[in-house]
Amino acid sequence: MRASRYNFREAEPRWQKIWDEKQVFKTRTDDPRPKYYVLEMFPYPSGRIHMGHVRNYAMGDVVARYRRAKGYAVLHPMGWDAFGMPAENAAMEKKVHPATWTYQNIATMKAQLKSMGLSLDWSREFATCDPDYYKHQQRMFLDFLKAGLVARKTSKVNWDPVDHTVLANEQVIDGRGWRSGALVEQRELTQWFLRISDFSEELLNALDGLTRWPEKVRLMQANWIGRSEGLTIRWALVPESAPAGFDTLEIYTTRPDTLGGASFMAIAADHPLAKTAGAQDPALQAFIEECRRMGTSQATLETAEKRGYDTGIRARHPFDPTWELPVYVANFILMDYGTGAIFGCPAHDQRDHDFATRYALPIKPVVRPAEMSDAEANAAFSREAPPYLDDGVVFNSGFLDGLTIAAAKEAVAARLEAETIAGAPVAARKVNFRLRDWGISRQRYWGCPIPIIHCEDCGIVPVPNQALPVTLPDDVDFDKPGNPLDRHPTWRHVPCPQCGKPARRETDTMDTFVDSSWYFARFTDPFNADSPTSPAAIAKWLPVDQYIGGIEHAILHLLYSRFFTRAMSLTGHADIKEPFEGLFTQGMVVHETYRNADGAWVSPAEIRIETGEHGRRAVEIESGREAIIGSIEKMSKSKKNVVDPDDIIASYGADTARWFMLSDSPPERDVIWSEEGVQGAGRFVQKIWRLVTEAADLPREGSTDTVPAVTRAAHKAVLSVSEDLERLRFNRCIAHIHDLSNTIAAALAERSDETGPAIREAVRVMVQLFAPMMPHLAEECWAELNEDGLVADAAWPVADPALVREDRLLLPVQINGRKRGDIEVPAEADAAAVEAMARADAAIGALLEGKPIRKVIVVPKRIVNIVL
RNA sequence: GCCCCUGUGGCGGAACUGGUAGACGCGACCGACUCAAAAUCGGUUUCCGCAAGGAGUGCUGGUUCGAUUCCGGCCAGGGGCACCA
Repeated sequence: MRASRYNFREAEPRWQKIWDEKQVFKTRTDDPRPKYYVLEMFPYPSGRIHMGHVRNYAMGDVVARYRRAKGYAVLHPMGWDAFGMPAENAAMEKKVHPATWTYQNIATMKAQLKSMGLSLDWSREFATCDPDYYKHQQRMFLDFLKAGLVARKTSKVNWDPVDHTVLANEQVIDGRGWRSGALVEQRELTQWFLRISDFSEELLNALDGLTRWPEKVRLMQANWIGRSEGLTIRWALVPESAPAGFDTLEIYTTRPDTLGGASFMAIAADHPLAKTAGAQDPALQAFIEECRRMGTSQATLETAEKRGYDTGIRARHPFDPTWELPVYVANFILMDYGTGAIFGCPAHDQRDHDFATRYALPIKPVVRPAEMSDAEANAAFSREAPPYLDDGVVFNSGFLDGLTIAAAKEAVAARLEAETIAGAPVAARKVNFRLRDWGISRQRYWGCPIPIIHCEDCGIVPVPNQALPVTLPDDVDFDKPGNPLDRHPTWRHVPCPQCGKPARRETDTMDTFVDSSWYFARFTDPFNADSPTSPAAIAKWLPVDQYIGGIEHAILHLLYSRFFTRAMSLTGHADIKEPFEGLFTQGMVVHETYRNADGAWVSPAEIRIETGEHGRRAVEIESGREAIIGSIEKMSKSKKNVVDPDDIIASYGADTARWFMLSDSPPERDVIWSEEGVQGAGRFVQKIWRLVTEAADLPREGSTDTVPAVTRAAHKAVLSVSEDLERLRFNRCIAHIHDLSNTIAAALAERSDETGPAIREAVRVMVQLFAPMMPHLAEECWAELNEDGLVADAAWPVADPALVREDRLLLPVQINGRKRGDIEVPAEADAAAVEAMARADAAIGALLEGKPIRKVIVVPKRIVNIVL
């Protein structure tokens, strides 16, 4: 018997060094084997890696190592999403330059990732804040500009009137700036946009082709793009009620069938009609100002109480010019969507209903369930009843009565298209999208500069190619809020590239989503200094075969990347449409929360868990007082329920941490980090080591007449582990490996001269099966078993179908759907034979005694159900 | 508010396309080894019941020979909502 415990502290760094020296994970573009590109969403260098990273990168690494073993040329790179607000916050709070802070964090986190033993090609590493990266981004921006993919228009931002700075949504707390506490205002700024909305239809339709994406992500994106078919309708305004120049009001609706139930009109606070009317009505102006103080986030707008102001303007109903409706300015109408104006039908829309209730406006039902009569529907109606939103039949609506919703929509469209008002058709059919253009301007320092120069004479002038990159100045101060680029004494002053006159640089930088919209393409050839991408590398590696990241990126990052890839194709930087062929969204890492007797949050490291007859209790180690075990939540600094990967790797090793991360929960779901769970994983590592050291003494060669059970178990495990790895069901892989290890342990306990070689072989297979998850332990075991080379270079085992097949099956027998017994049948028995065997079974026969059998259902290889 | 997801023993979860609910692990309990402990090994562990048996996959109703799986309603928890990344 050898040294009985596996020493990960010594082994893990040793194997990492060997992989490194032999450049095992370095990828060559001229590798002739079929390619496989596996990518995990690159991290923001926030300071230290967290358990979410460990989970994400452990998963990606399993896929990468598995594909390598299956004979693919694998590309598995890593980099840093390095621009962003936290660096500027750190600069303000800690007086450290954003670049210094960022690169220090990268160094720390890179060391942490290395200690995990990931099979990454580090030679391709870059950070998006490297000028060598963002210079290509600036060039592509200019190419997009030339190709008509960029627009300049106004949009609203959160403005802090005290700090004189633009705030991100997360910096607005309860309508106030997070530092100044001042009430936030909406402000209009002229900004740069990428014209993603030109691709709405294309991005929506192409979702159908993304068959290896989670259905829910495709659904979320489809809803986000939000295609709707509707009608724009122009309503005549009662002339004496409306300001001069406003004869009509154009609205957009997807429910023209409910026109008969119209109760009011509502327009956005920044609708031209509202602005004009507000100029003449101080109370209205005050209401508009109030709407403007609500912040710009959708959630804020829609959860706010529905409020409005009656402008006194009246609109004439398109069906009946004597029917006049009030025009309100309402806080829940968005100028960005449709025409910024709607008609309200409270009986069939929740928001309209809320609004009508608050302002005592008419509510008239015009759609009823098909099975009701008009009279019944009218009798059943009340103002207090919730709006009816389902399909049905139109009533109370004159010429539309009796039509289905679809037919009524068509009838309204046909009628109003044919009528005219002020020399144009009253209505027009319109396909509308919710998706808006992508505003990329940020009034911040730590981002990629937008390579534009504003000249009074020449207007907007692109920075010439040879002058790229436009780099950020180093000498900036963060003593004051706002964009340091604006305040910089010299940086913004440049001669116009066209006329040479003094001009000024664009001081906005790009949204960091731009940085992450093409990094996967850059990884295919990060060595190209002249262009963003190289055609050969793009052709070889893209699309990404398996992309893995958090579900929180389901919409924005992924949609922007899909758009950006198309834009790159149009400008000759890529030759594909979809960047990510396979997508997997993993769940979060969550942990129990603890509070001490004073109600303060306490971290798990300061807690000892005791289990006794009263269940689990937590004790604060320092004070010895009992702590309260709170709910399980996403790990966050504020609730102190964080576990530091460094601590875990130091006390248990990288393999144990990786194994536990993958073991319990399905990867798409949240995983609860628990001390007991990690300890269990640690015990398993030692168990494997014991099995391997014992098996290493067994002979390799031998002969037997029969196939030992352990051999069958190993082959079955190869089959099931491979299948589950293909589908990223890591928790099931681990269960299968546990099973195999149990079978091997039993076989070892009863080993004979005959079974020795079979056990040794099964152990070798088991080592290969867990190698993608616990690579260091696997190498150590591989060497202990005296196998050739590295397990990282070994080919994946292949299952022998003959050894996996079962010739007899245990079949459950039900009576009336309840299991009453089992019968053992030959695997190939036909239905009649199985039925006969079920009836012949003693236990079943007794229960059937004297009762008539109505029906017998035999599902081959599954079940027998006898119905009495 | 809108969109999307999730809900199974004491706990994490398994159950392929509607076919034995609880694989595998954690915890707990009992036993072996030990002077003792740790480690390790063996056994038990959904609930009620001595048993026969019955109940059971958030709640509720439906479809089916058969529902964790499909459909309707409800409840609870989570993700996203365009300047957090």
